[in-house]
Amino acid sequence: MIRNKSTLALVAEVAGVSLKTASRVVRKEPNVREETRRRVEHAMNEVSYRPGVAPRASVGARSFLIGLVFDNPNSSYVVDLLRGATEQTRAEGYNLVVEPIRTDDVNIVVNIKRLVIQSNLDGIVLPPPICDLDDVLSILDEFGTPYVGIGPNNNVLVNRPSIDDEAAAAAMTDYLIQLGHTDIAFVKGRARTSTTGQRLKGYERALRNSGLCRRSDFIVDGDYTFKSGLHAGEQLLRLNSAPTAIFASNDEMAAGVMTAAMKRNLIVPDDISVAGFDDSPTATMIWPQLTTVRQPIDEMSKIAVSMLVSQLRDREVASRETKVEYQLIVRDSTSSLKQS
Amino acid sequence: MIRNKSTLALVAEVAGVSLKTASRVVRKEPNVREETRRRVEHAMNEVSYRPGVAPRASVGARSFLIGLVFDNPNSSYVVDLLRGATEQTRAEGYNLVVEPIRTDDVNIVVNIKRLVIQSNLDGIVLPPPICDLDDVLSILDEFGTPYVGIGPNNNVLVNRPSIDDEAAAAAMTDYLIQLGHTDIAFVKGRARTSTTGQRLKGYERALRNSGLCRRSDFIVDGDYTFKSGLHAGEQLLRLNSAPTAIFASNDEMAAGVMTAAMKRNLIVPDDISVAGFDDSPTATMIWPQLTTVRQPIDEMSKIAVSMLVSQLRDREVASRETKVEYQLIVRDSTSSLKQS
DNA sequence: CTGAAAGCGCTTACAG
DNA sequence: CTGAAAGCGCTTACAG
Repeated sequence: MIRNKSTLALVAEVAGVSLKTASRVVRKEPNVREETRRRVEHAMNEVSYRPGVAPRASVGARSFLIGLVFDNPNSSYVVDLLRGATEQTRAEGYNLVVEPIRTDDVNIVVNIKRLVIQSNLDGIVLPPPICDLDDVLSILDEFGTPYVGIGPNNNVLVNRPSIDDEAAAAAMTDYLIQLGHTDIAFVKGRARTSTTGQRLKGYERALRNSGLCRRSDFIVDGDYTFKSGLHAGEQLLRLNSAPTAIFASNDEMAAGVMTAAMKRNLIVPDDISVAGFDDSPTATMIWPQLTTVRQPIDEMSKIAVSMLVSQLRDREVASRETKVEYQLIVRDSTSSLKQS
Repeated sequence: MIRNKSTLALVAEVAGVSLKTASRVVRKEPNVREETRRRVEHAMNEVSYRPGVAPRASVGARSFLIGLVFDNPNSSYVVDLLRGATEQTRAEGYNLVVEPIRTDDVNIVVNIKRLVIQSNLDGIVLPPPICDLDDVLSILDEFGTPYVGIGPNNNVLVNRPSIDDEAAAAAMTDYLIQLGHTDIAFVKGRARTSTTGQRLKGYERALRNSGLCRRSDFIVDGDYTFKSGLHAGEQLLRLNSAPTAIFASNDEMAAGVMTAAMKRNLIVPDDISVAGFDDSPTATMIWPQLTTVRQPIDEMSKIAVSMLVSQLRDREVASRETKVEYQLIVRDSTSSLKQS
């Protein structure tokens, strides 16, 4: 077991400085003479020193640890989140602690509390739907643990990186209207998640702006899973006056809608146009490929981390621009309304 | 900032015992009188004590930290891995440190080295394709860091939880043969990954056992991505004497093959049968739903963690049964060969 | 700009 | 079965 664990003490000894001075250059603190800094840096390379994350975390006010919890039915979302957060967290000199949790778990608050305490987290990033859980937010407030959410606000106090979900959903709906569709249905996302409400609002706004009437039988429940999309699609296509276009508020549900259509021997997009949201890998793994809205999850994750870090540094919430760009991606699952 | 961080010292004080005794019951060590144990446990609840992960990790021989690195194009695989590892790791009293890495990164060995040193890992679990990288394995051996892989062995010395990939691939091929197919093509996985070779072997074995000839133009390259499956499908369907069934060695590639078929206006499974491997969410998000082999990733991940933990405890590699069950899942993408 | 000392929350020998 | 002491690798006041 040759664990060539070089310690800060070794670095200090090799550089011929005190522990504290070595610590200063490792932590990139000011007040070190340029020549001293260079000597220490050289020593660090010499013994290939890496500051251990555990000792830093066990002492002092800051642990340099940021937590990422997630509970999302869409695994590509989780992986994008993870990659973005890992990258930015490393760039900022922090370490990431991840924890999958279940929103429907009654112990969710206890679990987050345990995570924050046990790991001594400096802050935590909360993707949807966790950032929409008031219980979680208030326990973090009580602890004084800084956090930043991801996705549209339903609470003015918290600023989060997000696309404008409402505008994006309106843009997709407008696109379907431009194709000549007037009977456009909408599949809602998971209840009590802020994206769900925003996307529905965008759909309704676009309808209203074009003078189309909102039919309540055209708005059906879903929970962002494929299965819920399948059920929603079956329900919509069973209608006496069925829609000619269905906008599902994420790609997995859109895939479900497409399956429902195909089960009825309907051809997408000739008989029915289908649109999704997210541009997840699923969007291009189904046939025909899905018209959708691209959302840069990894970028949002990076921004969330850097917002959190600057909040940690400045001890106050930065009010910075947090809207990121969405993009309408037109593929083959939508087409002009055929004259009948 | 009311961080009600209760320390071991507080527990000891409340219980009226020494620090060491309190430590003993927290760590579930022997040699504590039953009554003392109870008193300490009561005190732990009283002050809702949680041992901090950082201090444990910064001192002593063991850090109680297990690493999970991954680099997989398939995000559902990653998430299953993560869930399984998180669960088992917690059950064993360990904490999980995760790190996404890139196999094609030239710095991969350096990154793993850094991870092991910085986080002071007790051990690490290596899913494919990382467990098939000799460089990584040898640096870990040099460090004396225990590891356990996942997936089929290509190295007798390492035992890993896995299904029998060869047998599973043979079973799928046999199934296609039973449906009457004789012209069965195979799409290979990523190069230098052990599953790739095993699954190919299974396909070839089944062919051989049924007296069918192995056509080299029916075996095409892939890398476990949708895109590579699409290309492979196009290549196979362009053949003068095209196959009547295509077995892609994972679901994403099978989805690509199906898209290639649909682009040529072929009907699956009437014109061409398509089978996959993994039973990932993709398998049921495409239409027709995919015939595939189910592999319990989360269970394999759990087993990997518990193997690692017992290896840590006993200081020797446990030789235990590590094969887990696979399951042939017949859905709608395969059918009997039509007489022509 | 630099350092000697005390401290973080836990663990490891060791002694009784 | 129990505990007093030293130690882990780092950081935080504080002094010069």
